[in-house]
Amino acid sequence: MKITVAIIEDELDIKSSLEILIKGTDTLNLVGSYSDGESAVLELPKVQADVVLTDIHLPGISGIECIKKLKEKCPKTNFLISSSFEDIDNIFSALKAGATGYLVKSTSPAKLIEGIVEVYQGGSPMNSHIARKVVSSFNSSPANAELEKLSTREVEILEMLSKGLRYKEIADRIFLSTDTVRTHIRNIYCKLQVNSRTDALNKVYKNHLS
Amino acid sequence: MKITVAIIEDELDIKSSLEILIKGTDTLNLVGSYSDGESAVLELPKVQADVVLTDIHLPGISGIECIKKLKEKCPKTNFLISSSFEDIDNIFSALKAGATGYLVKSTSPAKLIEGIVEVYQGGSPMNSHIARKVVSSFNSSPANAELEKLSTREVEILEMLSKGLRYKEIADRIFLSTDTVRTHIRNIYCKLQVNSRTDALNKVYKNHLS
DNA sequence: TCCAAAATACTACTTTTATGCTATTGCCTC
DNA sequence: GAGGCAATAGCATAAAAGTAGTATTTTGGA
Repeated sequence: MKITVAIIEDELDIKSSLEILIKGTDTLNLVGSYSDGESAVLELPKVQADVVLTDIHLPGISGIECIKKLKEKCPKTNFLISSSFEDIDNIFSALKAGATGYLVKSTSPAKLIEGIVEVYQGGSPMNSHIARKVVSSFNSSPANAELEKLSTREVEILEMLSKGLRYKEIADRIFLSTDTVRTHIRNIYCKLQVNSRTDALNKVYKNHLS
Repeated sequence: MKITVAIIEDELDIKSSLEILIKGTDTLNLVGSYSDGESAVLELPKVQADVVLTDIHLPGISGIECIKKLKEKCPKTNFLISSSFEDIDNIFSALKAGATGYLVKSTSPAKLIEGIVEVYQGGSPMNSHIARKVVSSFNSSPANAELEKLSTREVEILEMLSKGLRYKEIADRIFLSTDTVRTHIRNIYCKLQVNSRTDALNKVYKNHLS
């Protein structure tokens, strides 16, 4: 059984070379080809391709928006990004939206085919540079740099703040007066240069899902 | 210049085959070999290896603890996990601790060497199965289930809440009255069954860094 | 031993949030 | 065209959070 593939690509010359490449590959079956997100969103649910290869920058809605919209209607489809850029924001947004692989446009035709097969087989094709960025997001330590400014007690309290506990609840848990908790929090905010719980948490618990 | 490598591995037969493998590879230079975390933590800062290959399950402190302790003292070292298991918790803990690659024990010697070189060159070696798990963590959608309860406007406002904006600021941005924003937020809290901003965010933006 | 930072605690006040209740408009569906 | 939901908006009140200033005790390091 061939892997059914669809592409979304607005640059027509790239689009046609992709078409030729996929059509010319035995194991793949091109079942759709769109030059904008809107038509892809309309047509792809009927097609239910195994793999959709999409550009990020499209004329109307972006490839990322496109994936978001299609994810529900095509739960079995693997979305693969093909982008000119390796910037971290695009990568994360794409993965968050539901893409499972991220190829750069300069990828060779052979590697591209390999990527399509790999994503179909449950992998996550991406070059090592991108993989490192993804992995680094797990221990992104600008956050740690902020945390180091705080004392042990302050970190402890900040953790409780992150759980949504109120001052009184925090005070009860660590057997302090509410006023002391208040003081600690004031100092935390001062050190982090913020002035609300949410800002403090955003500053320290930087994460790629925000 | 050879890549300097150290290993931490408690099973002696595996340890010695790794030693032989690395010593027998031209491009690699074995500069340390330890059978427990404690001695590795003591010795490795002196060695400053380019790559450290470590088991997760060690007699005393775990490989993960080991990485945490070493990260500060060996900022340039790339830590590579070699584990028998592919379970998601181990993978995430390892990456959070500062590992940049994750190999399974069944990896062939050739692939292992490749992994060492790859991590040294800025990549993140891991098999496609593991890569998919890592990528999936970005769009882990228990959160989405919560988000689907909310209307478009509510999601929009929730996003602004997550940025730490105040009611007034939100109102100004989307040209509504503060009272309307207030109403929307009340409805959001009701639908999510929470009663504070932080709780709402924790419920929706579940993430692996928390 | 003395200093600095951390941890504790209080008073007083302002701003922001959260909750409860109500109401109008528009849109979609049955 | 009746009912429901989304979006809009208001009023009132209570609770929580944030700001400001001050002060004592403990503790770890120079």
